[in-house]
Amino acid sequence: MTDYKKTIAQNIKIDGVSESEIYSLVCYPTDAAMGDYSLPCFKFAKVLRKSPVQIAAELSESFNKSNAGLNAEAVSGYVNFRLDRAAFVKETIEKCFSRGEEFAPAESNGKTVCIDYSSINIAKPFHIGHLLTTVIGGSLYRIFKFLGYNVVGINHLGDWGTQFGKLISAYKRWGNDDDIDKRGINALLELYVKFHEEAEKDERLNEEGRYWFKKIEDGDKEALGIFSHFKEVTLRDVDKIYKRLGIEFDSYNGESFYNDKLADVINELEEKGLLTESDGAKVVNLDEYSMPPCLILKSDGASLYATRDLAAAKYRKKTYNFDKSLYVVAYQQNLHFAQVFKVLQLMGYDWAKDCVHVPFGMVSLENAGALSTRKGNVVFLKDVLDTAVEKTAKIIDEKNPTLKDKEKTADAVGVGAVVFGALSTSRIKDMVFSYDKALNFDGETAPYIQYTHARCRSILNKSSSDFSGRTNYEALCDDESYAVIKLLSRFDEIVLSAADKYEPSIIARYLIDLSQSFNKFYISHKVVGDKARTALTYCVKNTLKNGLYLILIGAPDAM
RNA sequence: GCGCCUGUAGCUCAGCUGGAUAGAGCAACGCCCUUCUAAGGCGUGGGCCAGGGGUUCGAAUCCCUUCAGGCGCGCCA
Repeated sequence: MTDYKKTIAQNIKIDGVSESEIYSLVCYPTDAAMGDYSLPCFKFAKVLRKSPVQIAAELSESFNKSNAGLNAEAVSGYVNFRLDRAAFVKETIEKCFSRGEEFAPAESNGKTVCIDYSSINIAKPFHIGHLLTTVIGGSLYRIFKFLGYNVVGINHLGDWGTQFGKLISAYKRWGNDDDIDKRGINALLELYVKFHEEAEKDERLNEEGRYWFKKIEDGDKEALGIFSHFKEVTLRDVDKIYKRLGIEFDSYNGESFYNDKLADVINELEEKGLLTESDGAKVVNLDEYSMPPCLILKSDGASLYATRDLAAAKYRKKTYNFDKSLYVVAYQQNLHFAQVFKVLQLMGYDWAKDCVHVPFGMVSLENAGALSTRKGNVVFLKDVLDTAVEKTAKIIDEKNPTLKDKEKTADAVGVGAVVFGALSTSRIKDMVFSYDKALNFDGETAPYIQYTHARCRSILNKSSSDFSGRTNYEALCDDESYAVIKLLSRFDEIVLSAADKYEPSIIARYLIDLSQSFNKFYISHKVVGDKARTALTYCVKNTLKNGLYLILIGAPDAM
């Protein structure tokens, strides 16, 4: 696509103002009726010692003599620019055609990005508290792939800690393999809960838990065997959720994976003179950077969270040689990551600057507040998805009982609504989960976008398939059509911005805007029988489908 | 106490590298299916952009400050 801001900047000459300054001042008018681009002239008033109104008038006059392909008009201190609509329509439609119908990532840019997301705990069911990290990470995964990156999705499993000793202890006492095979995580969770109940009455249980965890630490065959079985059971269960959400990973190396890599990190910190002793623990002092010290070793010599993350960061750099390493983890851990990245920098790793914490807000329940598995204060994602799909199936039965692929469609729409709810607002906002909101299918929702997509599809089914040839694009120069064209032309820039800010919601907002814009066009123009409008509909359909893909949402052909 | 984040319509949010009259959706009310999917479209009402200072030709946007809420601040992860 032509960069028209650049065209404008190149053809506006003001003494004492550089082209790049002008370029950065060019903006989009608030009201499309005023034009496609705008240049406010107030800043130039001082340099030129003239009124902005006069400057705008002079600039637009000289600009129009330059034959730059845009028309300039001075309006109260602004120069408003209008594109040649037909030319811009042609350019945009052709660009959309070249992008093709199916999702196609850009050619490899040779860069690698690691994304750490979802990072579930063993033996804990997947609840809505895991939804944000999972879908934000999963969406970034697709976005970076689309932009030509080599992407490494990492599920940094929570598979280390005394709780797993307790779980084994519970399993040895009350466990039943058939039951675990049949009911998966739920059976494990029950064992864990029962252990805590019993441990209240009998302190010896905790001791037994520690004993089994020690066995895991020492690499005891039986303990590891049981534990790796728990891992399998957990992943098998959680995989069902990942499949429904379209989430994938390239690595499941979690906390336990780094056990044998911690000593190196500690030695290195020691050698580099970063480790100091404090109240019996070993820490890296960060006073100079106005942060509390980063704890590396407990007074009993055991490693900590930060130790593992240092080892993991080094391992990822060594293994994948990333250009960027993202951590999609809730904002509670802002300080933790700031400390870890600072320590990496102090260790002399210049790639510490490529490590980025991508924080997101807290999820709580409407009437119950913070989530807690142990208190039973949870909503399982499976239940949410099932409920959403059921509701969708009912709506389909009402509105479109003869629909083919009812189940698949209900699935895409129901799951899509839930995912969209998590991805449509800025990551940093806290989220209060309620079934009412999650199951809302009207207005700014995934079903709205999906519906618009299906509507496009339906129109295309009724149209001649020959719309790609020579077309008279004049038919798309009216305001409603042109508004759609303008949005279509911005797709690439939107995806880039979403990647740049690690913010899938930018794509979600865009798809809403595009859908609204198309629906307005649809209401006021008959498409079938008109080549140019059919072409536009085809472009919108593809863009919606590709955009939805980037935020993990399916696009059924009919609904 | 210190640090970070958030505060925009009754509710959920866009807009935040300063630009024209602050935009959507939900909820409420009133319209539009004898043209292609009404899970749609149109209209009405609804705002001291948390408060106060400042910088600027111009501030929801930048700076200072107050208030409210959330999160974090040493042996959990």
